[in-house]
Amino acid sequence: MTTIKDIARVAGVSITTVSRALNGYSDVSEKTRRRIQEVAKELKYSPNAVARSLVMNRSKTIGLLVSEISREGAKDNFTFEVLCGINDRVAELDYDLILFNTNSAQQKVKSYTQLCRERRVEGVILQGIKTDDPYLEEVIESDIPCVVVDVPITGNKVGYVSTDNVDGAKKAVQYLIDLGHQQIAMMNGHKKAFVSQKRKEGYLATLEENEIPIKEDWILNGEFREEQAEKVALYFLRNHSNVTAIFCASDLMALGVLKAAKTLNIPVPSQLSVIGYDDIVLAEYATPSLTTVAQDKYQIGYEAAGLLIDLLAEKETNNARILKSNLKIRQSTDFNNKKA
Amino acid sequence: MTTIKDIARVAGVSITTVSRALNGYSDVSEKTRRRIQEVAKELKYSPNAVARSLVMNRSKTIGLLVSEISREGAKDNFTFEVLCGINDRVAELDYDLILFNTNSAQQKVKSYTQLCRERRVEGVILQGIKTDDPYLEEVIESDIPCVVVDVPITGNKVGYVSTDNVDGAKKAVQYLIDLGHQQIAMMNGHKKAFVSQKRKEGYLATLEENEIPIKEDWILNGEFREEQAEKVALYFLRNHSNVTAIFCASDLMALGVLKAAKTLNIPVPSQLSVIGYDDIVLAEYATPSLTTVAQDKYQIGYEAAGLLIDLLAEKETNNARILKSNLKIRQSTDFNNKKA
DNA sequence: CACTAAATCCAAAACGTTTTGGATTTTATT
DNA sequence: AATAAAATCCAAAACGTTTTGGATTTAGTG
Repeated sequence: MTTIKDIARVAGVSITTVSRALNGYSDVSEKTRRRIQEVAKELKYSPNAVARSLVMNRSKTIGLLVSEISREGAKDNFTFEVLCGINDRVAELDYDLILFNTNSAQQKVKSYTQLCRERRVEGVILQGIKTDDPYLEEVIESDIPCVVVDVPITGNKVGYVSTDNVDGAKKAVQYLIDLGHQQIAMMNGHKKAFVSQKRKEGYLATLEENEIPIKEDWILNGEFREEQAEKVALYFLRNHSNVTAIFCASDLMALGVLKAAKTLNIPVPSQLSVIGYDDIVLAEYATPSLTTVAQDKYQIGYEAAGLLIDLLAEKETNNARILKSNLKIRQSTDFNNKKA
Repeated sequence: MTTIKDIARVAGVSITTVSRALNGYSDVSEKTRRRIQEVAKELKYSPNAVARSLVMNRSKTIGLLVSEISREGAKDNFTFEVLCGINDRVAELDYDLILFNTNSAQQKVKSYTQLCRERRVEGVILQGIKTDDPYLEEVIESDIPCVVVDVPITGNKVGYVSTDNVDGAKKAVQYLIDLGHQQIAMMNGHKKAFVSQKRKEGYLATLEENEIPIKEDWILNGEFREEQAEKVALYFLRNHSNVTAIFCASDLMALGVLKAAKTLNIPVPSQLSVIGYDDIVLAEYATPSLTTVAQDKYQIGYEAAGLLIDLLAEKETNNARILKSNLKIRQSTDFNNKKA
């Protein structure tokens, strides 16, 4: 592996000059610069990023911490699409991305911050982390710049990106109401997720605005899991035949509700309307296809990476980036056909 | 950021001793080792992996090159699941994973090998690369250890992992034949993919074994894309009403075929059986759900990472790891109901 | 031509580790 | 007590870059 020393030797100059020539400094004549470049190509030189990182104290690397990067996440293409967005933006800005494994045995012994510090990443993106994850606090309090997706934290060198979950939920519920629904339940995710809180907020606000009485026991907990949602929905639907629509805080849970309805022979959407959240790939292919609040997952990742690198560059920027969401109307919703 | 120098200073020993104490060498007394460890904890020391890489010439990092890591890949959760497998195995073996962006403008100017060399990754995993990708050859011929998924290349420090595609195709086609089908078309992917060749091989072999005449124009090219497959299938089905089954080289293309059949009002599976390949998440949720040749995508990634690290360690191993695939029978296949 | 300014170059230090080869101290053996 | 062996420690070099501060050469000016 050739180094700048080798180049210096054969080009007959000092290593300083090689370094400065290759890095485009002005204090080297065009003639020698060209010679050096030729020699470099000749010797198949590629710079050693490790050595460079060491001396410059900048690794040009950002870390990605995904809380639950496992096959479970495959149904839910959320993680993957965010990753794609991050990857693309990071590439554009000439950084590299290092994936931290957080589900291995290692995790118990090495904390996030230790991982980050050891690898000298310049910043880190956190995804899928629960609000009560002890490591979340740790990272925030460390001096490592970070941006987290879907948890609203800001601070010096810490920001977040999310979508407007209250607004998304409002759009969904209002749409149901506009279709004539009055008996609307909500299948929420676990309370530890910030998005659950916000979507519930939107649900409640919309009911109030429309003067529909709120029933606390109509807010179910599907834990963001399909099977759990199915089980809970099964029980709920059996005992509340008057419900005409269910707003779900995730598509996966909506699919669970669909299954429950099928089991009970409740036709969707004619007797029951179902709305999901996220617009995962499955939403489009399910039968009936899911009406859902779409989030631009790729954009979330793209913005997260951009924000982080802005933070690193100390660029003046808004530490909170909130994206719009929009309702995608498909087959799982319809006018309320039940007699009141 | 504290260094071993700091530790040495406050512990009153040399940096050599600190290094050797922290790394568990035997030539340091238990007493001083403990003191050093205490001081290290006290000062919140974390080792600088960059500096270590430089001197040891081992980065403990492997690179991942995914040819088409973009939202397109989201439907197809293949990429993601492989990634999960890689990530897990890499974590177990205490390596880190760095993602290389190959779809940016950068790519044109920096080759794969340059990227790898700059970052001093110890090895690299290539996924989704086409057999005619110029960079493929480049990486193989470089001295960088690598394993590629689904392209059969071996050599010194290069290996691959794949599933037995001939066998998988055979299982699928034989199953159709056992159901009474004789008029079986194949929707293949583009020829640049190794798996296309093998799946076709299995298709042809099975027909021959069962003495079913082969019709070359019954082998269609869906380019591994849903829309393309739909278009091609539409045309084919219109002109060949005698076909009773279609074996597809990917689930995505099978979904395209399903759509075409729907458009033409051909009921699946009663009038047309369809088999896919891969077992992506959508396969289970499509209507009708897809019978398919399932590949353990997670395992592919897991094996790839394991193989690469074995290669790095110069461990004696088989450079080709072929996994089994198995037929998952769902709703898109049925007995041949057409009159001959 | 003499002098200054600009252009071009370079030696050495620094980044934070690991490792080598030896020095010093302690322990064991006679 | 003298010696050998073992245990414990350390100074210095090395990894491949960038950067600092200055040295040398060239060009420009009167």
